[in-house]
Parts: sequence; structure tokens; C-alpha cells
Amino acid sequence: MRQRKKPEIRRVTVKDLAKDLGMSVSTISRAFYPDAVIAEPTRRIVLKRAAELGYRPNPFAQSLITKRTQIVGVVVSDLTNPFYPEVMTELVARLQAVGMNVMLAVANEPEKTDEAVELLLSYQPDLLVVLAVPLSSHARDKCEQGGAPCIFFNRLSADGLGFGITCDNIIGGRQAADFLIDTGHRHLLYVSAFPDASTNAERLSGFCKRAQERGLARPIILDAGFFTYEAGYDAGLKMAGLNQTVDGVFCANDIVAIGFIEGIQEGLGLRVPEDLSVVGFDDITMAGWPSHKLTTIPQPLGEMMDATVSLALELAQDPSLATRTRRFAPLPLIERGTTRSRSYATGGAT
Amino acid sequence: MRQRKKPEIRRVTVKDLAKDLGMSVSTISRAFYPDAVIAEPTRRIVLKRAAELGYRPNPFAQSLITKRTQIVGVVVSDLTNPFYPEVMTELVARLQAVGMNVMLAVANEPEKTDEAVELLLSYQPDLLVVLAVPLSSHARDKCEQGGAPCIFFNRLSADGLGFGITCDNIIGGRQAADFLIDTGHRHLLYVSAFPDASTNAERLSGFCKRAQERGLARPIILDAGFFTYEAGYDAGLKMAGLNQTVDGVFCANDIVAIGFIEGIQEGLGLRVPEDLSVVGFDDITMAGWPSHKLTTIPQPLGEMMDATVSLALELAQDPSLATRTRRFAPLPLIERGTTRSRSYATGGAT
DNA sequence: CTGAAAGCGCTTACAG
DNA sequence: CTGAAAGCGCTTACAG
Repeated sequence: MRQRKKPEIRRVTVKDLAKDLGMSVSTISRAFYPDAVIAEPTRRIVLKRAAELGYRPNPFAQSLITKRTQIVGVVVSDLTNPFYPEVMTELVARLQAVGMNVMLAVANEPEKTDEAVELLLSYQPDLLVVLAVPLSSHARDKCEQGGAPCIFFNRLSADGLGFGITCDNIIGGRQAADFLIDTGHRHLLYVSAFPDASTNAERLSGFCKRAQERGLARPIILDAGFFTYEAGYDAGLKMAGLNQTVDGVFCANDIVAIGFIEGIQEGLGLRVPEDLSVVGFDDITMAGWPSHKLTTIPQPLGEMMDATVSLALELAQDPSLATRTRRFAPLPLIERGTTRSRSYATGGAT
Repeated sequence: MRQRKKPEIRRVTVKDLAKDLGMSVSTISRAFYPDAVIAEPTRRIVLKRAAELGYRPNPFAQSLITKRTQIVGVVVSDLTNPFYPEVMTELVARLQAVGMNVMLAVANEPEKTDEAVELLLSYQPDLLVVLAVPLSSHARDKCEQGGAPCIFFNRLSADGLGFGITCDNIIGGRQAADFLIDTGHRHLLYVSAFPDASTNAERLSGFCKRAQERGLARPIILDAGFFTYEAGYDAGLKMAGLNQTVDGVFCANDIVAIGFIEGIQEGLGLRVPEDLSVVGFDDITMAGWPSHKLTTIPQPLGEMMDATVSLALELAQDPSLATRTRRFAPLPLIERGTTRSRSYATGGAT
């Protein structure tokens, strides 16, 4: 039977290092702060010996005094939409790279969000990043009170407060409309996801407005209700009940589009793109797989993450920053296999 | 311009509560420890007032003394394999439910693993859960030294040390072989992923051994190298160079299987299951989608997570627990659309 | 530029 | 059962 050693691990502390070096603890401490007043040679000696002894300042003791924790709380709901794992890993990696640590809270069920936030808040994160969760305004208040500003990523908070980093989804919706119309589609439909999400609302309105601007009827709206494969699939099935021609579909996002396509294929025997074209949004990895070949509009994720990280850094310095939201234009549509040009007799179709 | 209030947020502390209640800080503190010696009525009063004032013990100050942090560090690599987001959300949710907090470290590149672990360790997590990352033995040692036992989830550490929670992949490999053989397949192939992963090695060996036990030739092994869609896809392409008949394929996991199938379909024009059957492993959500209809062997995730959480709880109590690894039998194979029965002339095939 | 001292918000022997 | 005191590992005015 394998036995682990007694875990009597004594971490090296400032005191140990001070004694070892014959200096005061104050000096040791200062060596770790670039702005502190300390002789350069002294600092070098301390840092060198610290590395040798494996000393690292205890972050708990530090934050007890500094009131800064270097912790960013990340709140996510279920990661069913592949967009989020992709974003999360990348975002966390970047945050780590600038020395911030991520405390994760999963709000599986909407009612648990408040609880998850509460838990996070007890660790006094310098800030919160909210991913794919509609935060109740109650929870928002708690954060403010807890001194932790919230950054909403890829979604604006319902009340428009807080910091927001998002893609310009209105432009996105317009792009989708323009592409479909340019390629000859005349009977448009929007598959709507979570109605309260700003992403959904904006894509919808951009799409519909643009279609009308260009002389088409207002697109039909089919309600999927959520940003999931299943919701898209069921929406596809609901196409059967529609008594109107549709030749071009824009879905709230990729995973909905993928579900939608499979729904109409399996349930209704429709073919994509032969019978109708479908455009998604996000450009998740699997959109490019041969099994999906989804035409879609990519989010400018690189820019969005850069903005998030630098905002995080700013906020860690100065939590009293005035709230602001930044929008980035989506990237140009990528044409794959779920769309194709159509032509109607002159005069348009009916 | 919206202006946020000066963030002069003073959290309620023991002292405040003590003064408010006319008690000593010791008493306040004790109220929060079920085992502490304190009069029940006193405790109730304290807890009630604490709730009213929104007091929560500061976890940093607490762990400075108790040396317990209630933090579990979770190390993941990229979450490209959809299996992991699914596991992670669920696991984190369960950990939260028992009062543990998750600090996340992403080790995007293998070389960054040590760094990620180091970062995590500075927060003195009670334990680490390692997901999908081959931890260097150096990093393992660091954890031991840091007093943080490691639980390897769905993977054993290379040296067999540490705590392990995994599916019995040898049995899994045998199940795959039995199914394929029972349905008439005679020319088997295994698509191998990351060679150093215990999951891969065990599935391979169970599969091959069982095939041989039942009188077949040793399955061919095709090297995909990684647990990714792309690796599977490329492996599929490599089938072109194979000068041997293959009728039944077992892939290291679902995402490899999905990539493999698309590779042979797109690149070689082979049809599944008409030309050959493919079996995966994990039963990720998309395996059930109409686009994939993947026959696969599900992992007993519920059991595995239960075991992880209860082990975590034990370890939080007593970090000196003797190391152990638990294996759970996979669930029965789910037959979907990527496999079908074959029959050969009596006497077997060549 | 460096050190001694106070204090961050807690817990826990130690008395009573 | 309760309180006063020491101390966890740090940082930061304050002197010098």
C-alpha cells in the first residue's frame, strides 16, 4: 500500500527569506513591487534567493491588505453551445498570461445564477466576466456592492448597465440580409433564439430592417426560443406548419442553424441548399466540418478578447472606471455549402 | 456620461458584527463552525444578524489560518473535444453544490502546463482535478509539495501515481470488439489517438486482445495521434494507403470517430456503414445528432463525477489519504447509424 | 534606501 | 459557554 508523506508542507514565507538574507521583511516585500522604493541590487538579490527557495508571496495575505485579488470571476451557464468553450479556453489563457486568475462559476439553471455569483463574490474578484448568462439585475447590484465590475461578453446586460464587449449584431443581421438578397433570395426567414438576449434581438432587427430597406417583405420569424441545437432542430420541424414560401434563412447563431438544417432534413425531407439557403452566425469550428459546411458570419473574436483582457487590466487598476460598451463589426460572411444563388423570373417572386 | 460610485465598499467584518451584537469576535467566528463550542441560541442570533447585515467570513483571512481554502484547481487543456465542456460544467456545478470553488487553469500548450499548475498552486488549492492534460511528473511533484493532491479524471497519470477516476477502458475496448465481431465483422482496425494517454492505450489493448481471443487477426492500428476531429479526419484520409480490407473500425473516441468518418467520406468516397462500420467512445451529445448517428460506448459519467466529488470532499478533510484509482465499467454500447451487420460466406473472410 | 510597527480579517488555544 | 490575546503572511505608512 502506497503511503503519502504527512503533508507537513511549510511554505517559505517572507520571514524565512528575511532571516536567510539578513534583511527585514519590508525589504523582501518591496522587492516584489516594481514601483516600490528599493535599491536595484537589493531587489535582485532578493528575487534571486526567492527563486532558489521557491518563495512566492501568499496571495491571500496579499489581498487581505491590498484589497486586490487578481482574481477574475467567470460566470457561465451550460456550455452546450460550442461557441463558449472556444471562447472560454482562449479567454482564460489570455487572462492567465497577464497574471490574472480565473475563478469559475457555472450557473446551470437560471435560478442558480445568483447563488453562483454570490459564491464568486465572496472571493472578492477584481472583476467578473459574464458569459452566456442573463444576470439578474439583483445579481448585478450585488456585484457593484461587492466592488466587482461586470464585463458582459457577447451579450449586453438587460438594463444596458455594466461593461459590454460584443459584436455589432445589427451590422451582422444586415450582412446576412444583404448576402441572401444579393444571391437572389426573396423570401426570408429568421430563426430566433433566446428573445431577451441582445444578440438575438439585434441580429433579428438588423436582418429584418435591411430586408425591408431593400424592398422585401418583412422576414418571417420562427421562434426557436434558445441558443441550442435542439431548439434549432425543433424550429426546423415547425417549418412544416408554415404556409409561406421561404428560400433564405438566417439563424440566430451557428448551433441553431445546424440544428435547424438537420431538423428540416430529417423531419421534412428538405434539402439544403437546393430547397433553401441557410446562414448562421459565429463561425464555430464545426461550421467548417464537411458534415455541416455552414455558411456563416464570423464574430471578430480576436478583437473581442483583446478588448476584454485590456479592459480587465484597466479595471483591476481602477474599479471606478466609467461603464462603457464596445462593439466590433463582424467579419465578412464565409460562404460554404448551405447557401447558393437563386434566380427568379424578372419582376421578383411571389 | 454614466459615473459609477466611488468603490468605497466596506465589507462587513467580524468586528462590525461583534460590535453590533455586543459580543466578542470569537463568538461570532464560532457561530460559523458547526463543531465549535457555542450555545445554540447564541449561534442562531449571530447567524440571523449576519444574514441581515450580509456578513460572510472573508475566505482569505480564513485560509490564512486554517490552511484550507475550499478551492479546487481544475487544469484543462484546450476544450476542443466536446466531451470536456460537458464534463466540466457538470463537475464544476457539483463541486459548487458542496461548497467548493473552482479555480481554472488552461494549459493550451503542453509546455504551459507547468506554469498553469504553478499559478494554481499559489492559491493553495485543497486539491487539483486534472482534465485532459498529461501532467509532467515534475508538475505532479510540485503539487505534492504544495500539499495539493491530484485527481486525474478520465486519464491515469503516466506514473500511475495520484488519484484516478476513470472508465474501465479495457472493458470498453473489449465491448467494441465483441459488438463488431458479433455483427459479423472480420477485418478490424483501431484508430489510435494520443499514444501516451491511458485511455487510448487501454482501449487499444482491450480491443486487440479481445479480437485475437475470438480468433481474428490482430486489428490494424491507424495512428491519428490526437484526440481531435482533425486527427480523425486525417487518419481517415490515410486509409487510402492501406492495402488491407477493413470492415469494422473502433476509434479512440467520438470526436476522432466523427472526424474519421468525414475523412473517409470526403476524401475516399467511402460510405458508412455500407462500406465499413465505425464505433466511437464517450457518447458525446453530438454523437446522437442526425448528422452523425454515431454508434458508441458511453462513459459512466454520472458515477465518475459522483466518485470525483466525494473523493474531493474526503481529500479536503484529509489530504494525507492514500492514493487510489477507481475504474467504472462503461455503459452498454448504443447502436446508431454508423454500424450494421455483415455476413460472409461460411468459413470466414480473407 | 531600509527597518520596526501596525494592521488586514479571521481562528484558536488559553483562561475564566 | 465566552472573551482577550496571539498569530496566519503579508504590505505600507512612518521614522531614520
